[in-house]
Amino acid sequence: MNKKNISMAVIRRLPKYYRYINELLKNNVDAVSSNKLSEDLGFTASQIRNDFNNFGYFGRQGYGYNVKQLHKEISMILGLIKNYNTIIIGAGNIGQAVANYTNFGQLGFKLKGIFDINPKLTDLVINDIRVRDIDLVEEFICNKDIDIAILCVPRAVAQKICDTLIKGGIKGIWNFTQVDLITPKGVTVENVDLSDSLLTLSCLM
Amino acid sequence: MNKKNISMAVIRRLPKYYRYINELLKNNVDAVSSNKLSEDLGFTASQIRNDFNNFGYFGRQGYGYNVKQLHKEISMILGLIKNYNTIIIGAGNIGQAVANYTNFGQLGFKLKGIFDINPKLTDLVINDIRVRDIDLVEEFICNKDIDIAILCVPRAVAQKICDTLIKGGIKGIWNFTQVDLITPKGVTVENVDLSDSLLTLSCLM
DNA sequence: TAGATTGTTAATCGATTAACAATC
DNA sequence: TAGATTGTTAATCGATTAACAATC
Repeated sequence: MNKKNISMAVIRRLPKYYRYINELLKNNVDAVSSNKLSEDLGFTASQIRNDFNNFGYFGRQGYGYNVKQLHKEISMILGLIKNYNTIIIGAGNIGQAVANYTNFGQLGFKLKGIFDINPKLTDLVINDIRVRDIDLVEEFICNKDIDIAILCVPRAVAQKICDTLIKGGIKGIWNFTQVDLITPKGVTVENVDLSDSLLTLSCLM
Repeated sequence: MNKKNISMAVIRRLPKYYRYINELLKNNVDAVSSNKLSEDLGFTASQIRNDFNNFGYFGRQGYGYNVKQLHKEISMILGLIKNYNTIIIGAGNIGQAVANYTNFGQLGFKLKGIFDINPKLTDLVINDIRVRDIDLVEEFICNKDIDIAILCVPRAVAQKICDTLIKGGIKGIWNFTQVDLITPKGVTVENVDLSDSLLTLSCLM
């Protein structure tokens, strides 16, 4: 269970595994083979076995993988055994959409606050949370033990606000802006690049 | 300029090139070298030259790449030399966020309609477009020459609506649902998987 | 011309696949 | 035991990097 350095290629597949195993768990399935997983997920059975062996040995020959155990292992590697306190920065369209997305709460990402520069928005209530002034964010992160900031602000202010978040002690940034944020070690950034995705679509068409 | 089969790895880098070259163009920069690109984009110069050579020879030794030409070539490969007519299916949070995102229009993706099942929403106007009843979508795609549908509906109805869109003659689907859509050849699907991205973040933290 | 930088090939690295002995 | 399926190694495939002759 002492996980080796897991490659990015594997990490990008983990959420797919997770979602599928989750379904199996709900349906009270006991075990699943790499072959069955291969059929349903579209990765090769060989790759799946290799992936799983990256983070431990819990298959049984002639039986497959125990669903409960698999679920536990993958949850662990994905970091889903704990809850994360999150805040949204920017109460515009994307910020509001994310705020209203209930799915994330189920996965353990708990929305604790929403912040915006625009003083007109600071009385808005989204998903039971009142929008706060951005000036309060640094203290909030510190006091409320916030792990992840979801950054949905205009490009122009992205890096400046990012710096503030880091001063507050944020550990992860889910970045919906198109800016390549500069962050110190220990702060993880995951970019959601909608334009990139749309351009890929038109390229493939 | 007869482009070879461009690998997925290259395609995923194209939007980054595009965005950067776009900036250079705006700033009236004449030429750029693979070295300069390497510094600013973080890919190796070698990789950049290889990437560009995938789709034509337009560099000049001792000078670099002509920005205008580069922009034209990349636009062509990304399919940005034409406009795309798009519709949004599902006027919930994500649908509305995408509808209000002006960036896409600038890239040539023209929003022509918004559709929803919920009859209560069919009087809503988003970004100057009135939400229509989903029953009208098949005819709309056909009559208005719609290329791309942006799918923002609940999981449960995703495949069913996808089938309708295909009957209408849609060619590309930008899929915000978490469903692996089944589509015939000739219909391109690009998935935006927000949960996957969020899980990757917590995994890396 | 001299300097810069490409185009291109060969070397390296990493990820995927195939194969099969081990074993439940 | 016989059948199924893993764990694991070796082979293959593809992508990245290094190097340098060609040439603007």
